[in-house]
This record gives sequence, structure tokens and C-alpha cells, in this order.
Amino acid sequence: MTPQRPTMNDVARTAGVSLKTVSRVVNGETTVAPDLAAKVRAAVESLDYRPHLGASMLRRNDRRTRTIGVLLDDVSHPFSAALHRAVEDQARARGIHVLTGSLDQDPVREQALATAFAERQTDGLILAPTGGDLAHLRAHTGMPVVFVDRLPAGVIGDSVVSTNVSGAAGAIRHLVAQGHRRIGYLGGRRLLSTAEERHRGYRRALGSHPGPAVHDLHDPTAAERAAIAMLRAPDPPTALFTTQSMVTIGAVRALRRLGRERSVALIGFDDFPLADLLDPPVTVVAQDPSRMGRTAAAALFERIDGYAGPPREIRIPTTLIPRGSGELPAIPLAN
Amino acid sequence: MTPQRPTMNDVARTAGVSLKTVSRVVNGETTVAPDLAAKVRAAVESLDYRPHLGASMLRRNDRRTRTIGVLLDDVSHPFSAALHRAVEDQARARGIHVLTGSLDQDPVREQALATAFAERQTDGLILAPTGGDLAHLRAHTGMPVVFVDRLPAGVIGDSVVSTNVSGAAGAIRHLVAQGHRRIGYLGGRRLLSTAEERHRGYRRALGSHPGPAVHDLHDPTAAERAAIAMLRAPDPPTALFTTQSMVTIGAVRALRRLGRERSVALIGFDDFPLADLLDPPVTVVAQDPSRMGRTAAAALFERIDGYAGPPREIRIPTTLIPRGSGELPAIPLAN
DNA sequence: AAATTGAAAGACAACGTTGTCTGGCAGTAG
DNA sequence: CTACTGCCAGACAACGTTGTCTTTCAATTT
Repeated sequence: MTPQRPTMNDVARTAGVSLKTVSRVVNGETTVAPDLAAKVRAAVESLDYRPHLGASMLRRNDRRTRTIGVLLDDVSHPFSAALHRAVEDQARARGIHVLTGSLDQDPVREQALATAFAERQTDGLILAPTGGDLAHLRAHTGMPVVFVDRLPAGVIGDSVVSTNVSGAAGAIRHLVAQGHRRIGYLGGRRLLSTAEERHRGYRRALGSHPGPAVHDLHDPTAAERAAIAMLRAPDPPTALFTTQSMVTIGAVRALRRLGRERSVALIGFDDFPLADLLDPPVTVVAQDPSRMGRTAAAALFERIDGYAGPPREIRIPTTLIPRGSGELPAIPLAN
Repeated sequence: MTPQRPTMNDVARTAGVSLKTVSRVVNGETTVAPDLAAKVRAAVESLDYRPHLGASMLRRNDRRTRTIGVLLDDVSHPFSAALHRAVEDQARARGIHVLTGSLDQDPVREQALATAFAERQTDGLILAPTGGDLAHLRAHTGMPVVFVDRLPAGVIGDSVVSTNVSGAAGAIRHLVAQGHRRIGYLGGRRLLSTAEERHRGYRRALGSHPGPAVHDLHDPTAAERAAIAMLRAPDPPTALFTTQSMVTIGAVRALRRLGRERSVALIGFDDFPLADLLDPPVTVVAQDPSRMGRTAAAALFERIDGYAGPPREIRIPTTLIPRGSGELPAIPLAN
């Protein structure tokens, strides 16, 4: 009843040759007489035959599915999306396909998807770790994993991350150079290496005079609330440093709401689209998600190709892009 | 030398049972004595055995890979990314995985990836067609395809698209209500049904007095150039209508560059992040990419589950979001 | 003309798993 | 004590393909 896909056997029957000869033609082997090959190709054409990659890969000697998995926080977040795209481009250049998944910082989903991809025999995995236990990855023998954006918690494996400490410290020094002494910190989940490292850079640059800090912010709404509270508190900061773009956007909204966008300086970690069109334009420490994706893909392909050296920690440099919000001078305290 | 993955046979050997019994335990069949099942589970544990999904699906009666393909313009574009994310969420709820690809409007890549996914036996495909020939899709017998964002060129299949004509017409009527009579059109590739339909809505609302129009714009840079040229030409429009977010952003830059952002009205088709934080905030005809993705996934799953009704064309409504740029009044011509 | 070589095409097994069928064995009924 | 009924576990084939081995047959050499 249901129209079945034609198999090599069907092709062989209509071409009047043996199954194996069809296999040879399909795989481009040269040991087939031209007239037979032509008959086979005609049969393939007329039946709309497509090889069954699963069956082929089951039997082949090199057990490769030519598929990798990419597990990121949220494929609709600009940073993840740019990274994903870069990985995809590298993969396409090698004829490799990409399975994706968004983790939403959920370790349970992380483990479930990593295991599912392993069962599907993906050749490798690029993972932005959630901070959960990664021991389960050790089990998937032979599936190389490259970590991106965040360092893995205690698991060996290549990782590709931004220069978080120096990038954050550079931002703070930039603010200090404009005369700021009291700089507020609005950061993400401390559990993650990114937040931790950016906070470290902040503290390092400020020495023994850190400003007010709020941690574990994630969405713009919470960040907006936190920024408003911080700016309304006694002895408010004259500048803000935010550690990721969603928090930066929340801070921009907060400054607007308070009418302080031209009096309180702001530098955000991670660039975002249209940051240059806001008023004032937002100074950022730009990451390079495309390069991170390219680099992670390159590292993964090396591992897939058999490279077995020790785990590498690759740092992708960040760039301070002064646009205006980070160049506002410190205003002497009114009181 | 290389550590091989354990197979069911290995598990059977270490558990001291037959291969088939392992299969039964792994598949949760209840006809296994508790003590044997326990021994099998212990062996699975100790060997870190994972079933080989490819082999299993080869033999199984229901030939499902529990994988779908999603082919969009560019997974890093906010619209595609939001749609992708929505599809992924629906898929995850059904335990289905997602292969992705960015087409960059390239029909060659479209055909190559669609064919590759078919060879991988994906259970279905969600496709934003590039405008190229889609005849090759008819060949992949039994792989349902749902089109999103754009209507397919002459191929039967479900499609999920925005209410482009009425959305565009509504935007133009909104501008006309502010007194605008001369409204410039900056549009995307005419070949695509989206651009064609939005242009149709524009013409319908303007009747016999259309304004200047530029087509086939794609990136913000080209759009910026085109907008500048249009505004510098004789008898310039007092308002602009742009048909997609990249073009809208180019128009915003052009207006800024000319210092006309408060004197020339602007409505863009398709919302984009931070549109509300620009100055003036950008009025848009918002699409609902998440809903499009959800709807497309639902339609695809229905097809996968065997629904065989006639092709459906599902329209997702758009919403005019007045933010400021579209409410600027028409300024009487200076000369 | 017989023997040797080589190329091409087919037969067969195997990849890791599941569907089907059969055999063994305990428990129950006659 | 025999015959039947279930139930559980294993044997075997099969999924669609490729690796390996064998066969066929024509062309070449002696």
C-alpha cells in the first residue's frame, strides 16, 4: 500500500544486473563496463533510487555518519546563532551535517541530548556546557567533544572560549580612565566559567575598591530591575559593567527609564546587533562568535581525524569597541 | 587498537545470555525473568553499552529515524533563528531531533541538502524555499515537506506563511492616515513570494499612485544606499516602507545619515530586537516566527503520522506595532 | 592450440539490531 | 502417567548496503 523506497535490489532487477554491480556504480567504482553502468544509471533515474545512508554506514569500514552535534544555550540567541552558523559553514565545507539542540542551561537536557546524539553515532559534539555534571560524556567512547563559550567542569576536552578576564579588566580600566571609581557589576550565573572569569577581570582591575555587584542575572527584565535598584540605592555607581548582552539590554532599558543614559556610563560584555544605533551607542567588549565556531569546528575535525594530543584551551581575543556609552565621564557626586 | 563500541553481542557474552535476550531487556519487553534482566542491565552498565540507532532503525518495522530536517535562509538571522527554535521545541516534545542547514538563497544548496537529508532518512523536512526548482522534492517518496515563510513554486505541500498582503496594505494605510501620499518601497528579491505579496499589498493600498520602488535588496548596506538615493532624488517620498528587517535596518541608517529620521516616516515589515529602543522607535508589521515554527512543526508531524489530506496553506497573522517612526506626519513639500 | 593472465561481474557473508519461529520446561488437567 | 497449555529463552533470518572471494570469459602469451 505505502510506496516503499526502492532498494539496490530493485535497481538491480530493473537494470538486469547483480546488486553488487549497482553498488559499484553508485559508489563510483571504475570496474564496471560502460554499457552496464549506463543501464544501472538509467534504472536509478527511473526508480528515483536514493542510497540508504544508514545501511551503508553500518557496513562500511570507516564508521562515519558525517554528522556532528551542536548543543548551545539557545539557538535563537544572537551569540549562539552566530556560533552555530559558523560551525555549520565549516561543516558544510567538509560535507558534514549538523544536529542542533538548545539546552536553556538545563543539565538534564544536556545529558539527554548528548546521549541521544551518541546513540545516533554522531562523529563528534560541540557543546556549550550548562555547568552540570559531565561525567556521562566520558562514556561515549570515541566521540570527541569540543567545548565552546564556557570551560567544562572537570572534564578533559578541547575548549574554545573568549579572553574573559582580560576583556573584562580592559573594560573596567577603560571606565577608570574616564574617571569612574564606583562601577556597578551586573553579571550572569556565577556557576558558569564565563561569569566567574568576567567577574575576576572586574575585581582584578578595580583592586580593593569593588563597586556594588548583582549576580545570576539572565533575562533583560531581571537585569533591568537589578540595574534600577542599584542606581537608586545610596552611593550609586557612576558606571555599569554588564557581562552578557541580555543583561546589557536590560541595563540600557533601566538607564532610559531613569533618564540616566547620558550620565551613567555603560560597557557591556558581548556585542549585539544595533548596539551602534542606540542613543548613546553602546560600548562593548565584543566577542567573536563566528571565529569561536570556526575554531571549535576545526578543533573537532582534527579530533575526528584522529588527533590525540592533550586537551587544548583555545582563547579567542575580545575587542573593546568604544561607541559612546562607555566614554561618558564620571559625574562628581551631587550630594 | 581503537576502542570499539560494545555491541549487544558483547553484552550478551558478559551477561551469559543470548543476544536476543539483551535486545528484549534494552527494549523494555516484559517477557524476561527478573534475574536475567538484572544480569543484562549490569552488563550494559559495566560495558557502557549504547544501542546503535542506525542498525536498530534498519531492522525495525516502523522505519522512523525520529529526525527531521530544517532548512532556512540563515540560522543566524533573527527571524530564521526564532523559527528554528520554535521547531526545535516542538520536536523535543516528541523526542525528535533536528538537522539544520542555512541556504543563503542558493537553490543548488537547497537541492543538495534536501537530497542529503532524504538519504539520511529524515522523517520530514521544513523548508524555506529559495525560489529555485523544487521538482527534486517529488522524488523523495514518503518524506513529507512543509514550507515556511515563502510559498513553494508550483510544488504541492503544506505551507505556513505570514499574511503578507494584508500586513503590507495595513502598514501603507497607516501611513496614508498620517497624511502620507508619496511612500517609497524598498523590497527584497521579487522572485520570492514574500516580496511579491508585500509589494502587492503596497500597491493595493496605494491604488493608482504608487511611490518610488527599489527591489531585490538583501543586506543593510545595499538597502542603505538605495534609501539614500531615493531620498535624494527629485520628488522624494515622505515615508518609507521596507519589506524585511535587514532592509529596515539599512533604511534606519540611511535616515540617520541624512538627519531625516524625525521627518521621514518608516514602517518595516518584520520586527527585530531593539526596534523599540531606537530613536525614533521603529514601527513594524510584526511577524510571529515562533508561531510559524510551531505551526509548521505541527503540520509536519501530522503528515508524518499519516495525514494525507490536500496541501494546506496556513496564514499566520501579522500585527502592526506603532512605535513612533510610522506615526511621523507627512511634512508638506518644501519647494 | 593450450596455457596464462587480467578484468569484470556475481555469490556470499557481514555490519548491529529486531521480527518470527521453535524448543524446553514447568505447571495443570485428564 | 500422559497430554496439554503457557511462558520464557534462544536460533535464525532479515533490514540495505559493502568487503571479500570466486567465477566467467576474453585477450594475450607460449
